[in-house]
Amino acid sequence: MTTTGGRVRVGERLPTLEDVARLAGVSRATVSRVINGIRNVDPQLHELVWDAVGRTGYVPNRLARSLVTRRTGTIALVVSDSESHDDDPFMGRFFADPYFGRVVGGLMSVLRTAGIQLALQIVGTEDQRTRLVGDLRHGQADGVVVLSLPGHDPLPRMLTDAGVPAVMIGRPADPVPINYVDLANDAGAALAADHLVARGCQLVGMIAGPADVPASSDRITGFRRSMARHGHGWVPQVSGNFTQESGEAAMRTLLADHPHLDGVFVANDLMALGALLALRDEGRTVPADVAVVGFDDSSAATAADPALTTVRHPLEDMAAEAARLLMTRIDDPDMRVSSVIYEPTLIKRRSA
Amino acid sequence: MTTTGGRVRVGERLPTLEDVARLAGVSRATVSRVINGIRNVDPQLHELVWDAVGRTGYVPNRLARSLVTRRTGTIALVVSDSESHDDDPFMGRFFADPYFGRVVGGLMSVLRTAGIQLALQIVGTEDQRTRLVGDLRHGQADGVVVLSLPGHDPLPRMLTDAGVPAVMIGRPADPVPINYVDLANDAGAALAADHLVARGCQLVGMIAGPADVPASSDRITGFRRSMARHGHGWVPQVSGNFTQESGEAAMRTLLADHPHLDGVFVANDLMALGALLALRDEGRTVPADVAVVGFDDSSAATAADPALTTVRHPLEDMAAEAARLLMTRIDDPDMRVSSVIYEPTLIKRRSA
DNA sequence: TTGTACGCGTTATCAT
DNA sequence: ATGATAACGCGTACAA
Repeated sequence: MTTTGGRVRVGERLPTLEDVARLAGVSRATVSRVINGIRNVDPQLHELVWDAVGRTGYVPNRLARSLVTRRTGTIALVVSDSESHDDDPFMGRFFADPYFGRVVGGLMSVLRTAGIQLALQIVGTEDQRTRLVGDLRHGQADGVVVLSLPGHDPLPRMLTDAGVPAVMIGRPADPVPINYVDLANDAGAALAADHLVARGCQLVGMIAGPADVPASSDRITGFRRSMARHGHGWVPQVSGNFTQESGEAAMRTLLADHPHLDGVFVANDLMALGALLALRDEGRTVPADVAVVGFDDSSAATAADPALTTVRHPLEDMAAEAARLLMTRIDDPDMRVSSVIYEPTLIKRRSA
Repeated sequence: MTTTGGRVRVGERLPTLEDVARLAGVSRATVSRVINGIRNVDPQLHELVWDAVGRTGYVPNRLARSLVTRRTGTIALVVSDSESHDDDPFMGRFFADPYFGRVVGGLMSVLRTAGIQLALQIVGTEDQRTRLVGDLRHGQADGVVVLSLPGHDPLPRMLTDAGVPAVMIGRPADPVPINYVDLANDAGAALAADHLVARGCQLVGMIAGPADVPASSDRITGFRRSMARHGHGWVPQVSGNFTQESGEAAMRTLLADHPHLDGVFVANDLMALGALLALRDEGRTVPADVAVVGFDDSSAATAADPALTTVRHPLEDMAAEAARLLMTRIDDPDMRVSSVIYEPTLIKRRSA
């Protein structure tokens, strides 16, 4: 340890608690107490220690700290996929979609101020899932926010069995006692139905998402039930996979099968964008000939022409709530399993 | 330690190397060697140990391992902002934009297969930056990929000074000996200029991004220089901030000041989307009255109507390359500072 | 080839 | 109030 004009060096390695203690002439324990702001400390030493900290440029080693406190200050965002799409462009599309970014933004808005960092994990295979749970049980992260893509995902159950603090965004497909934040998707779809009917549409179709994911199936049942209540017992329906291209294709087949269609509910904005393109291409004007209602109120909705009438999905708020829920669960292991359901609203623009 | 039918429990706590060793009747060191696949091991013991691992359900503790190996298997993606936008919706917009997701997707495509996880960090204030560098020097992450938003960012220099393996996506604004992956933005802008001139445009304007960020200023200088070469010494220019709304506003003022405008180069697709809306609103048809060229070839380009002619920005590839560059730098501390520049291409669609 | 013993940097427990 | 000292779980020289 060499001293030159106030600054102190300890060779190549970074200064440790030990170095600070030696410089301040106290024990490691005392320095630790000062750093962590524990009361029982002589004001004199307090200042002495901070001075030594400043002169050495000491920074606590988070790893070493985590090893003993069993707290990492990290929350994992795990994207659970059904299979490993390593050479499949699917995951690429997933990240490029507004969905992923909105979730991350919402999570960060609350984690940032709490000084918690987000670690991104993607699991596709059974092996990856078990490894993830293993790491989690060791406290590699204090808790996890789960984005489950496939219909029947074993991960939620594995997490609860392992006792890992977890919150899902979107309810689990299978009944599992896990915390989650979700949107009343069926109510949102009903909003769309009400609006299309009130508009006077006579033949309304639906472009749905994959039937095995809850958010999608809820929109389907919600829409069909509401339409039925309005006297429309039968609703032509075609499924896409939430991409713009699939929406465009779905619209074409819908139009081909039902030329008199004058309204359509699309399960997400991206597909609605594709539907708009197909409609224009087929010479139909929106909303005069065909009224279109989307879902999500993503950036695509205002980018569309005409701007999309859509069901607002407050994803950022939901992600933020998930983060808060997770943080309280982490601090209170006895917290009961709970869920928060958001109510959707209809945003009226020009397309319907 | 209790044994029941092959399965072994060690009380509440998770099994450690010690537990496995005891069960296998060997020392901790031997178990460690087997786990880490080190040669010099008796095949007999090898099997014995793996058996014990299976029966205990042992999983290595990454934290403890990292503490001694000084390797975390984690790479940090740090988004460096000029100020703390805690209550500013700016960061929310950033995450919702395709840019962020494309970068994450590109990074994950290579990190995933390498079994490396991504930790997201956002730094806005001076304090947050120094804390980040401190943690990084301790090896909280093996390296960092930097996304620098503001014009003059002190972070790159701080990282190189600290000796932290780092790669930037987009060159640093100030000269700093740091690795980076970038696009030849000026060449891309020149492509746009060539195309608009070849199309026969007489009065071409530009909607630019913030002048202090390199990617943006390079597009400006590249475009103006190329236009000058084509005999267009003067190019009317209005600046936006890369959002759709700002693009719409910019287009309106450009149109108001120069009614005879018949071509426009927009510095990114999002603003181009806004420009398209403004043009339609003003009764101009694209590309007949005004030709529009965007930049990025993001999902917005194909979503637009008419589909955008745009300069392709291979962001996913660049991010993947950044990850690879970082990984080799981590393995080889003596790697010379290097950069990779990608060449842009013009994607011709309907808007120009 | 295997085991012993130490170190990684911190917090927590116990005396004092 | 403060200081030894024992964990935390693992890798690895070094010795055997």
